[in-house]
Amino acid sequence: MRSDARRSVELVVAAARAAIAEQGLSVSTNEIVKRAGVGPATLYRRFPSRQALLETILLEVVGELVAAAEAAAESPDPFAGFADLVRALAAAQSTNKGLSDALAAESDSAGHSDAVRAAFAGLRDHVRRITERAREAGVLRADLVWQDVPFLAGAAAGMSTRCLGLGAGKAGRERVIAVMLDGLRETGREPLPGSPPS
Amino acid sequence: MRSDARRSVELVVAAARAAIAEQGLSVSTNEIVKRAGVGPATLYRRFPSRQALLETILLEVVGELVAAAEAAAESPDPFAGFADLVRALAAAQSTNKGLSDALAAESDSAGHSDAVRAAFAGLRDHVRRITERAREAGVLRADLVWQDVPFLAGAAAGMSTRCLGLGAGKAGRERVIAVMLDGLRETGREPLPGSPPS
DNA sequence: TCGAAACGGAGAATTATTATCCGTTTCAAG
DNA sequence: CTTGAAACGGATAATAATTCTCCGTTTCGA
Repeated sequence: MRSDARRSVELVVAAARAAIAEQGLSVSTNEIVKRAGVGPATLYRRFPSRQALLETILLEVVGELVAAAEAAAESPDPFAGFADLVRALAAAQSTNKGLSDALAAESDSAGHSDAVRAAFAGLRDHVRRITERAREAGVLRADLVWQDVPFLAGAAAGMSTRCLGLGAGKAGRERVIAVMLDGLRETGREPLPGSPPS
Repeated sequence: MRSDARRSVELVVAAARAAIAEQGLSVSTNEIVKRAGVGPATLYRRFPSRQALLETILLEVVGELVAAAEAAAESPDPFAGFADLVRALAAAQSTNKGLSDALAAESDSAGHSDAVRAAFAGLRDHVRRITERAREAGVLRADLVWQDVPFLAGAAAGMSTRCLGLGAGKAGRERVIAVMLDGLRETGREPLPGSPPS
């Protein structure tokens, strides 16, 4: 592969990643090639379609999230590991609109490739394992089910931009996560509505 | 006004409201008239532009939210009133994507009319008053600022659809809100990061 | 030096969207 | 019932956006 070709594909991938993070999965190829400073033909010479490029980026991003989840699973303190997982999920989604789009999309439709679906399944497994470890250690309220966790994290992430004319940044997100984690610690309270399978 | 004209405008408004709730503010006029079962000309005979119709709907929806906030402000129990406010904000946003879009839009840009901006300002005032009343009554953790509240509610709302291939509905939203409210009650804990103005 | 590979920009092809024109139908007053 | 105006719906103009391709030119590296 020629050196300029290698450089071009790197420019395109980096630009696509930044553009997807800012604008979401619906970003146009025009926007990507403009940011990369290349022509449209250069993109299509390396990627058969817009969708193929998107999946390349998505696999990269989800892979990093899976790695963060693996690190959280190995934390010696079960609650700290759980908190790390929630923070990682929230941070990744709030800094990457494309990832947020992908996680919100229904896994069956939305045309995700098998590889992306497999990466999501792996992430789901980590969430389940980390949550159940914390619950079994008695540091997490027992009436929380692991399926609630992606939503808690997604919720904390969804609010980093704007709401009602107010702005919350990274600091605001951390405050919301702190409130949530306070509410999630096992300290003996009223059970949640729709109680656990016991 | 002729009877068929009155009926038409009602059909259009109802269809627009439903379509905006489901698809957000970017819904097309085609979708609206298709749902209403009228021709495009009927829409444009009553509303000078797509934007004018959107603002009519938005004022209606925000007005209902303001009414709910007023009811919460009059609750005898300051914490119950606060909880009602959070639940109303979350429910409204989770059942109406258009409202969610509008609240997330920056108030200065986004081309909201003066009337819509005024309605938002009123809603903000209610949030501030209800939050400060609960805090001064000592039932809400003192390190929470009122500006955090729309984000907490928006966060709880943002997660009612899908995440990581999992689905959470109304029940899931209520669980998340319950966790948050548990974390928000004043019971003497570690202060939040980025502590209050004191 | 030179052939092949890569490049960028113009643009084809398609799709979507807002808004309007116009022939036809429906309302309701006399 | 008659009749004129008001309202209607569908076709469609006008515009914009998007994905992807063709082709003449430039750049790499043996």
